[in-house]
Amino acid sequence: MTSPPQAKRPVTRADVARLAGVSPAVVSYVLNGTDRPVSPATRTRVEDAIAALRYRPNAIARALRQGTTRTVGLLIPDSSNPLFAELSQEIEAVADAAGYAIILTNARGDVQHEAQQLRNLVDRQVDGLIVISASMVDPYVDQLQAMGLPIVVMDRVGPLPGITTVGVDFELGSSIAVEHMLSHGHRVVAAVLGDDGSPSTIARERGWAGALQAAKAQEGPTVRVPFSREGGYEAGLNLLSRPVPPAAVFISSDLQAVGFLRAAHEIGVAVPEQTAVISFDGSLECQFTWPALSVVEQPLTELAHLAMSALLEGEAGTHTVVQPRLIARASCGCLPAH
Amino acid sequence: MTSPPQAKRPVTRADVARLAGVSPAVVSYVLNGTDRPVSPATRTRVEDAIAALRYRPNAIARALRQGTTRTVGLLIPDSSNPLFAELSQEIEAVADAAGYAIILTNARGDVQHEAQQLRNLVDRQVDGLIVISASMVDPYVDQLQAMGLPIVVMDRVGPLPGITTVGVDFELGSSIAVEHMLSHGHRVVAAVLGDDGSPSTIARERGWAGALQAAKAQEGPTVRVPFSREGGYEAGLNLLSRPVPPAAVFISSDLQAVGFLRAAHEIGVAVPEQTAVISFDGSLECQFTWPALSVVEQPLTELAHLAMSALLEGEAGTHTVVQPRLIARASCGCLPAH
DNA sequence: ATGAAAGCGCTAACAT
DNA sequence: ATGTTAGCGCTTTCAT
Repeated sequence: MTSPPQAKRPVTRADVARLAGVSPAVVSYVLNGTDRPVSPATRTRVEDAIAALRYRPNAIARALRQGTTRTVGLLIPDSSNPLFAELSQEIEAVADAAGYAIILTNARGDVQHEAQQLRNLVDRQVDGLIVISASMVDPYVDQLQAMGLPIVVMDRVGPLPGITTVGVDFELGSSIAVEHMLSHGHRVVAAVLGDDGSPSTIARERGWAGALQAAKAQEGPTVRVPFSREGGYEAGLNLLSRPVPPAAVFISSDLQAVGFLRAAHEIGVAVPEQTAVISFDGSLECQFTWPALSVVEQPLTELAHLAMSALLEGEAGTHTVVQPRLIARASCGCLPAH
Repeated sequence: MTSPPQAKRPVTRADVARLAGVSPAVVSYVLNGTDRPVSPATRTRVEDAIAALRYRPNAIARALRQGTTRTVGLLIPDSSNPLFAELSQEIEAVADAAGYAIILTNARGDVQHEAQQLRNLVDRQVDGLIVISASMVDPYVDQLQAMGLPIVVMDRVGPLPGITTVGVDFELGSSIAVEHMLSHGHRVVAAVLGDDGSPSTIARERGWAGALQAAKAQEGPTVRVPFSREGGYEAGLNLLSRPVPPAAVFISSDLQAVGFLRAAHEIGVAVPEQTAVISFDGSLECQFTWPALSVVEQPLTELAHLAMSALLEGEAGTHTVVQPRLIARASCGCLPAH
């Protein structure tokens, strides 16, 4: 009688040790290749046993023992926002290269839920937290800080005292956009801004206003709408259905710009001929709008690298700011639409 | 002399037990509220101690003990594809509601890397795997199956023998799209298809051809390009720069349709007047294209629910197929663009 | 160069 | 109703 079709008990370090005829410790020595001396002969025996049994170390047990999961928690407002989806992809790639896995959660624009998710990630013993565009109002965050859990906040310019941030210079980026408009000869630039009153919205507004002021140009009308295609559409309807639509508009985000373009098409305002547009972000979607959007691009790969290294090696409380760059396409009037 | 500023050793179940004056086991009883009887008095003492110490159970230790991490691995081709980003968001929401966290990885279109990531997830002791649009060529998958780890494959119609799949009926969806074109009076429908020869591409082609045949209508030209905006753009250039552009085109995916529309604008072909278009997927992006895309929509929320329940409760090897539905907007000629 | 043993934080079977 | 204890699979002193 043969044994029953072998219960699928996972193979452990002990099984390997038994087959190789060594103690469990030696298996660890071989696997973790620290400077522990192992004779070539036993090393081979262990390696053969590992291969024969298809042994794979249990990361959970290792995590419990070592006190590190090689996992980082990533909290995002909304994966369906292409900017965040693209950024999280970059972060995942960088983390993976460093041997870290990503536990991903969505805040869903709900502060309660955000706090809940944060707690959940910490309970799961993540080694660090990357939090994008968070409200961070939860006092729990302070507590995390105090516990020494590394946290990096992105897409949010300071000043969160004591909290590490990595992000783009929104003010500079916005002024670059406006200056480019001015170089096209515009003397008045309108703005579509976020309606959240967040620091990054304020920074963008300041960049827009500052660039105009520096050039002694004039502030056009502003409209504040949510960071969404719908918001941008609404803003477009608002601005473009006026008796004389603005000749140049700075738009705070790609998503809003996409909605704005739709409004322009509906109303029959030609972009860039009647209204020139530059937006902020530079997600993939805006390369294929009609006309293609000129953008101030957030360097997502660079941001992802900086965030991970700030998380893993950085000193808490630093604020890393990277410079966005202009990508001129058709919507500002640089390229012929065709 | 006071003790130094308190090393941040995390508080454990033992600390709680000590403070509450009970044994560590009782703390577990209180927390895990199984039908274990605990006197109201001690329960309160324990709860107070938990609150006072801000104790949170270590999920890793619990996982090691219980043999379940309440974690599912999600392998996606590419988070920057809006369809996958939106689907992963839905999956995350459903998983979260069920108390599961998602470990997210990207396959990056690389079979080697895909296999690597899969192994990584398994090493991390995920309770199940949701794999989207995978090549699944790796023999390791069979092994996983054999080990009894639940796996659900999405965005891929059968027949992966023995593997659970959840997906949309691509053939039906495609025929719905074509039938709708026919209802607009078209008698010839062209097709933009994927170039990967995958089962889902074949199914879409069959749906397109089948609907035409059933109506005794005629197959227009087909062009096979990658599932990307660039691919669709190329397809658009190809089809629309012909002496007589096709009057109706079925496009395999939103991403391709977005590229196709850009080609139409560049060439100056009016959609839907000169060329009507319907695409497959129904991601958010295509509501704001110009004109708005008519689509056959994948019900992502439903798919996410089905995938999770197939994973957690389902019997292996089942094939769940859901019906997509038509959302007629402007690009097919249903709605005025304006 | 290898082994024995302690213990990471938790749960659950088994006392009492 | 509560306590004791034996692990889960692993790493890492400390012995030998």
